[in-house]
Amino acid sequence: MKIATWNVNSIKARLPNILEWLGDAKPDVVLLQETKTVDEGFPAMEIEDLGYNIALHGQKTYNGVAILSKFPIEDIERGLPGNDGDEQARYIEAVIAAHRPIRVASIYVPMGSEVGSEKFEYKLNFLDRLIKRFEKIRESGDAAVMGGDYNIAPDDFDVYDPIKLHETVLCSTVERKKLRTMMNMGYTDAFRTFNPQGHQYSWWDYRAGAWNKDNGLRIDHLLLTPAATDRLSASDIDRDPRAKEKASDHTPVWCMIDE
DNA sequence: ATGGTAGTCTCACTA
Repeated sequence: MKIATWNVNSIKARLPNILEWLGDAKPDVVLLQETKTVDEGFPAMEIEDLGYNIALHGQKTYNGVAILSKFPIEDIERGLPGNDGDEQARYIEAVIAAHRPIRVASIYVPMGSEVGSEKFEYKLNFLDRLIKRFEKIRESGDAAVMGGDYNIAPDDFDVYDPIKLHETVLCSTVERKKLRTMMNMGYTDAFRTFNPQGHQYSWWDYRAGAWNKDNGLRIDHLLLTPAATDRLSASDIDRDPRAKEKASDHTPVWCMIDE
């Protein structure tokens, strides 16, 4: 089973690119972030026509996450527990009802603006809530793929210029420690397992010709519980969609899980 | 280069 994560930066603006990629890459499950629409505005029909079921957690203008699956989607949970007042649509979790069921989540971690800002504090609080959810899922023993835009580059070699970006947002020690806490719980970074060399990126800023200079960061991740890691056979970044016209600033990251 | 670009019921905000 091929499971991918992709921050599409607007499902409506990206629909032709997404439909083309679904046809080419043929993922079984897709975890989408930054759909930027209420659920009523999601172009469901075009995607369902390619054989996908859809679970949505959207909002107007900002954020928005979704799960696409060729298998039935069950036990859908919207929102990350721990803050009932949080209205930002950044988390959806469900069980993919394949022969051997697998839990998945589509996660859009707040970018955090600048280290020390109010938005950065919201990011750290979100990560604390995410850690609690990771603990629960790890303890359940479920096979789970927790995918999304984490807005954290795990190590200096996941960044095009670690000197320039030293202790800036996406790279700071305090953010990396939160990610490290998740890994230390027993989660595996699927991409890193098969690609130990570094300098492989999933996001390139629209500005300053970052894509053409390969000035990227690896901030989109698939983190797997031990039960899912036991079934992990491959993982890579698919750079093709980033090279297209009207591309998202992120490109898909995928992994293969034994069915 | 505190710049640059893209998306959104915008003329500002988020990323």
